[in-house]
Amino acid sequence: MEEKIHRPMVLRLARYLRVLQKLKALGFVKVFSNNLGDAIGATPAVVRKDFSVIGISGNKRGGYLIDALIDRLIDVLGKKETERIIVVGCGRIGSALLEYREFIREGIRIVAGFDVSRDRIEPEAQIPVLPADELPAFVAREEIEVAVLAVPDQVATSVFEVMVDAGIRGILNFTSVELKCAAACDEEGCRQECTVHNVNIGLEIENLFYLIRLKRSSALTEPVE
Amino acid sequence: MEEKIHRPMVLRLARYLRVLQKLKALGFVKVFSNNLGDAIGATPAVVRKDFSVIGISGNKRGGYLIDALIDRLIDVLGKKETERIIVVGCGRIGSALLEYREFIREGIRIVAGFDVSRDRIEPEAQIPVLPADELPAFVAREEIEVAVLAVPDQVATSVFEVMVDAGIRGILNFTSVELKCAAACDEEGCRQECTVHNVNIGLEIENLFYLIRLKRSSALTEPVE
DNA sequence: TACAAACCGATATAAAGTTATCTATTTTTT
DNA sequence: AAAAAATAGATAACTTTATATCGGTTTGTA
Repeated sequence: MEEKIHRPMVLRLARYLRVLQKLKALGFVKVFSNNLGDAIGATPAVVRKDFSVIGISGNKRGGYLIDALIDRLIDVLGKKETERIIVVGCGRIGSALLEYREFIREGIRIVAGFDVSRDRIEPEAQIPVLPADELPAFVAREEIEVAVLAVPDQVATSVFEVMVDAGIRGILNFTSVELKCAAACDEEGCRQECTVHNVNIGLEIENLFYLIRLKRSSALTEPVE
Repeated sequence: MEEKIHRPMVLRLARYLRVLQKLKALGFVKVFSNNLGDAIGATPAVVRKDFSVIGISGNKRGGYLIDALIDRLIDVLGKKETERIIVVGCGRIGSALLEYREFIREGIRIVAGFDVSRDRIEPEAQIPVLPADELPAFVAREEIEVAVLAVPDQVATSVFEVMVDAGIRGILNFTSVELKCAAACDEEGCRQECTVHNVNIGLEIENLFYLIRLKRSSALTEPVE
């Protein structure tokens, strides 16, 4: 019973939760490890193991009860109330995120955007865009812990430092700058003040090309299995 | 000498390459495993191991030669010519990507966007936005292999199928729909036709919140180490 | 010239994560 | 009522990835 919840597993748990909520909306009551495995691209064994680690039992023949699963997952993932975030840098990507509707459905709410450029400031908008220098006060007052960083690369590190000083503890980094401690914070044991996750689009695309090439060349060597 | 290049390693190799190109631009000639480890958040030992696997030797006291490293990395990663991609779905996120300048510097070129909505079509733009039904012909003619998918969730699966049929072999998926085979294709041995990488922003943010909570609660139990 | 420090290289060890296998239980069917 | 089928649960083995250690070589310095 003393197994750890490791990072890939947490990601899977979040995925289970989503699928389960959709299934529930469709009127389903029970689900099998098989179904969930399909849905998120894992084997049934992984699903069962994950659930056993977080202390959920299914019925030997009847699968798992969706309601109970959802409750437990929400509990484990700590998703009681909506998660409030800010977007720092309201250029192309930043403003696209401001209008991203899916967040609401996922229990995430962008409470404000920040930018240095005068003509992007809109304090009265539904999601207000505020001057960058108001960020520290805002973060403190509203107790914001997580932010999306979508500024130009040149200013990424300096903005990063301001954010960390202001009290931001988690950042989703859309710049291609490797913010210090980024890699280390991918790991669980990281003691740094601020956890950074990188969304490195260029890197992902490169990687896709690499994998495709790899697959093609191995397809040549091993014709059909 | 017969060690494999595994997935996390490929990601690191791409990061090394970037850092090295920046260092070279700054006029550096040599670099230590130490420096590179710092830059991408890995230990020096990992860096040395990575290089030894791809067959690069440094000088016992003098570190590695940047030029040689860059050449070898480009070779291993297969990044000879610019990588041409398309963007499918030119809504908020899609059009933000169309204008994303960093791609060029990273050797990636968006050659076209595609959308169903009439008023987004701009065949004469610098990066043309074409009607979705022209996608298959375009992909075949231009031999496009990799695409970014940024359509609304509701149509994600159907568009996905069209793309795969058209010959797309790698997809960077910005929808929150788990496209079939998505998880399996994260792995190296995947034999599926199309490799999908998910950029799941909501999931990443959730995960950040989780890690922050985790860190806070473990900070309570283990005061200072 | 000799010694020490810096850094690479390789091997071995360990840790993490996934997959496979086997057993047990419940439901359904005959 | 009994047998078979389906599925959870647990454990063990295996694969992958990272770390740690030790030896060797070069360079710099006394």
